[in-house]
Amino acid sequence: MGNRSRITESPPAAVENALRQFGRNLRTARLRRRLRIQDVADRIGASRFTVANLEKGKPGASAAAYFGALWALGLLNQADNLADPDRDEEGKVLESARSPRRASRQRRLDNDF
Amino acid sequence: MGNRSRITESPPAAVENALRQFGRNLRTARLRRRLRIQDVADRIGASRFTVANLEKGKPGASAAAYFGALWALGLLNQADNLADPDRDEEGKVLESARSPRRASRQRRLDNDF
DNA sequence: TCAATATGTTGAATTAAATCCACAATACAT
DNA sequence: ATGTATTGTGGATTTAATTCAACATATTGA
Repeated sequence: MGNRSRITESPPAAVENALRQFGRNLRTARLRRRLRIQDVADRIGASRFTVANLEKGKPGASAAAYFGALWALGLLNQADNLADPDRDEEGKVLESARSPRRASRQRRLDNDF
Repeated sequence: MGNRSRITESPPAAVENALRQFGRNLRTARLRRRLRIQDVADRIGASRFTVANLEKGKPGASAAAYFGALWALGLLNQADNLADPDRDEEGKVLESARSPRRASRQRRLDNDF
């Protein structure tokens, strides 16, 4: 990559923890299925080092690698709900009658974070 | 990166679709909140180009970037269930009484994928 | 116990991910 | 309808993700 972005270089604790937990879960699921790191690596076409990094929750690993690991374990369906608009209750509330295709600065709710 | 892994270079259709849907959902959630791409970028410390790639479901983008976008939208909690062992019913069945810390080749259930 | 093997670790090399820039296109608000 | 702001796109640059090799460690199964 070029300049590593801050989110990848030093993610907020919440993101870091979520990734670590995700990695731990991938390892648990793999071991339950009696698969070696190398087996998962073969299935997704990656090296064992990369899969090992996924299980450590490495922030910089590609999303495709993480999702691929899920797929190799038969768990990809669990990704379907991520940010699912139907489940985004807060988003539904914020949404006005018409949903814009662009966000205009003037109308923005929180300008300053 | 060095040699791009197959999972990132040309993911299986299921993974590609999951990522595209994830990206679309991120965009929907952002627009509902009346945020610009640049706003999300600022929150996670990335460029607007990277966030745009996330919304396209780019496979090679870092997992931290995707999770960071979830975080910036207040949706990171949805990642908690990914590969959650408690919800892995198939894994529970496959697991024997003792859960090994390594996978041995002899005992593996499916050797050949 | 002991052999076999799965996993961890380190360092070096390669290449594409992320950034930036500049301009184009599009949607928005007035 | 017009001006403004958001978003899209392509190319050039930088650097870190990924791979590989070789060895160490740890765990398993017999």
